[in-house]
Amino acid sequence: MSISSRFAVGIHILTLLEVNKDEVNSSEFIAASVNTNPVVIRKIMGMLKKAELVNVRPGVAGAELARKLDEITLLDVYKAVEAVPENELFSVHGNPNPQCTVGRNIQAAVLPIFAGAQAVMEKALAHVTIEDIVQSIEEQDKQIE
Amino acid sequence: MSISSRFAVGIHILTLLEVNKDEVNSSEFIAASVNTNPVVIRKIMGMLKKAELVNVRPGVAGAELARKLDEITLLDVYKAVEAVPENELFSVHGNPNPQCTVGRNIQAAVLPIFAGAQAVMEKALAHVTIEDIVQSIEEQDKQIE
DNA sequence: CTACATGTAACTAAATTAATTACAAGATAA
DNA sequence: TTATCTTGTAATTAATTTAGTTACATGTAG
Repeated sequence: MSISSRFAVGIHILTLLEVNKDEVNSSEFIAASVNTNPVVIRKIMGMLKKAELVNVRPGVAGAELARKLDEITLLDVYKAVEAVPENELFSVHGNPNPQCTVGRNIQAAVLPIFAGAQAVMEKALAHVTIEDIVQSIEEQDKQIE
Repeated sequence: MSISSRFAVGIHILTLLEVNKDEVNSSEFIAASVNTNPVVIRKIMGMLKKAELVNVRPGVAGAELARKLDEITLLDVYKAVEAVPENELFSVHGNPNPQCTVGRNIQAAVLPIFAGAQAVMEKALAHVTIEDIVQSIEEQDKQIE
């Protein structure tokens, strides 16, 4: 299956908090930009808050980034919103037959390869920050007219 | 969500076809090694066949590899079993608000990054062949005793 | 023809996702 | 304090996917 769109929405939210930092970023306002329900935003925001990427307070309208733009990587967001369960990008079938050569060794053979593939993917995400996204978006928007 | 375990099972199957190549590899036999239902194996086998990785014939017991060991990469298997839908590892929320700077640019900003992360992951899989897995398994099995 | 294997359709239970309703609890201004 | 708005969160829903299972049609070989 695909990685949850919570990841893309999380990036959207953080980017919006910066681009729209002079206004009040309520969950309703953000939901209008993402085009979803405010509760969905609040749920994701809760995860971003738990990861200390944003500041939100109960009862107080609006949220802010909790770190500098260039200190939030896409990997931070990816982990924060649990884009993938228990850090396992690949799933492996359980209980292969231990009486079979392949069965009793397949997991040990495959796990390090999966871990490696996951690692290079995560490293790619770690090299991009919200600042990069903000720049990219402002650059693109100029050219739209 | 995690990538379907069909991927790990597909690797298991192909490896078993090699390690057990002197015997008849029926779906029932393979299912016993994977520890699942023979129909699950036949379904995955159908996908591997469509990708021309194995030879199977209706009514005839047993399957064989359709290529040399070192000409089947894990990426081939990954694609064959559709470990991920429509080649999209990451999903992106649809219809963000075009009246918002972030809304109308977020997809264009995020897609190339997602594509890059997916590409490096797939490249890691492309560097490993079934031959590597077979070797790794036989190596490990010696040390079990 | 018989016996057995593959190919497939159909159904199931479980898990996850995203959306939604409803409401409790916190904060602020009048 | 009260009224109002917001966040936090529980509960429900429909849709999708997964892995497993039953049932059976089709193909092959002896």
